[in-house]
Amino acid sequence: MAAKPRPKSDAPDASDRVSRIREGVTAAILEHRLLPGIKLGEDEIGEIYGASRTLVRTALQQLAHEGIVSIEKNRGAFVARPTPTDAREVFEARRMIEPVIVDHAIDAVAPAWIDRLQHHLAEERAAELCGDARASVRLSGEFHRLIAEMSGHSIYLGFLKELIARSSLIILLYRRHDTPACGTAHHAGIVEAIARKDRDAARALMLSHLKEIEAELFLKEPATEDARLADVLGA
Amino acid sequence: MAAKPRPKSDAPDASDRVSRIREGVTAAILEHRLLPGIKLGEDEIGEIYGASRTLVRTALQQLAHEGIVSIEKNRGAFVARPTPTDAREVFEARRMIEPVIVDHAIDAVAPAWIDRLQHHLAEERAAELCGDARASVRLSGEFHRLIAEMSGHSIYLGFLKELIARSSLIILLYRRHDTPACGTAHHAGIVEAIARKDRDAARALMLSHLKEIEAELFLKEPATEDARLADVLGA
DNA sequence: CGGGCGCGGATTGTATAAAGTTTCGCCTGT
DNA sequence: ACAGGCGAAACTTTATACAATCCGCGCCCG
Repeated sequence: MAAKPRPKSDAPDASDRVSRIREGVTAAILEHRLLPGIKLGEDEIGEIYGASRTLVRTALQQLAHEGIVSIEKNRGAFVARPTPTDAREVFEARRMIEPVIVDHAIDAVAPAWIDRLQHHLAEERAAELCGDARASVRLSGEFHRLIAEMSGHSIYLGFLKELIARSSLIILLYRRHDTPACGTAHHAGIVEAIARKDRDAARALMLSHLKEIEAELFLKEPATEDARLADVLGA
Repeated sequence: MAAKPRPKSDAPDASDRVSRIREGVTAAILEHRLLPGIKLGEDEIGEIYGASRTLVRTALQQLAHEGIVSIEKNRGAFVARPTPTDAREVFEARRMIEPVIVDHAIDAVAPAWIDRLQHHLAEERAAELCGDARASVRLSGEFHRLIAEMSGHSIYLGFLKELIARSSLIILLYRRHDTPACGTAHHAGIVEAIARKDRDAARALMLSHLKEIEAELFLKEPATEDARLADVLGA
């Protein structure tokens, strides 16, 4: 009877339905299939996943806690719309935390991990070659998450998952028009530095990578005029 | 008008009942009135706060996401029992994030904030004088949260709230027996450095303060034998 | 003709009831 | 006497029903 796989805190593969809903919606947001401001009706999602509103509500609350869904009382759930201030805070936090994560990842370097990273890079290149923008965006985020998993720090991993999800929305909202998908080359360099166990180089590459992403953003106030009105009248 | 409390995501005063439940349970855990491992039955809590299980469940899920409550499938919710590994990760994260927070707090220094910090120090001293251990523990955590609020970074604030809550459990589980309540003097020094806008001193004091707290911990495997059994057999 | 006001539809928030699972106690068999 | 299994109780989980709230629209009044 001890041979039962115990789902200690939260199952990673998510055999239960609420996790499937959460991951489905998360993937849709990260792939830019759901745009900021879109209403996420409970019945709507529940019908898609064949679940009752109770489970949908649970998933939506978790996503709200992660910051990619905004729940307004008696109004419903919407895909979050990060402000430029949020964007600056998110990227500042990433610039702080990710070099540290890379440093820890080097402590855990092993052939299996390097293989996984290389495999991921191959996927990224394939998506970029096919011009699959959605897959590119998703894989770019997953690269950073992979390194956080490699570091073995569950706290950092949890924080970074939040930051990555928010970053995806931020990039969608504030990216300059013509920026090419630039990340893959940087990612390859970071993997190489990790494989060489070159701590200083890995940290520096990660930092410059993040700075470059942020530099591509144009952080003006939101284009929607209602938000400006709220800002003016809100005081 | 710059001090406008925006009811964006979660109301601070919590007019709704679920927040009241969440904050009540959080306070009980932070004050060491609820010990790790204690079962948090839904009926039980619901009866205390005069709310239905639906609301209690919502609050419990939020606390689980914050890491101070552990929900086991088909078993119920329990006060979390951080492992020594968790403890090390939490304090490492605090050593990383809190000096940065202090640095940002100095950017926002203003007489009103200094007053608030001084007032808080007075409360801490009063609690320490009265020998009120519970209030001391709670106020010690609130001091750090106050500085995070002062910094104005909502991301850092959210992360630190999680870390503080977990720290409270960790200190309860792993603190050496005879350690006196040492924090107040350190806190006063940090406030003074902030008031002087001495960035280097403030950062250094915060870092040494955290290191000292961590040094007082004895991070062996949990004392309770059932947990040791679970650890031995769980791998 | 424009603006305030009240009503209807829809959606969320809450509570309660049914269903599934685990755990504990008891009973029987050896 | 002890080990093992059966059964009932308690709990969580899930689903559904009810109540409260908000948005949009038409109507009446100025």
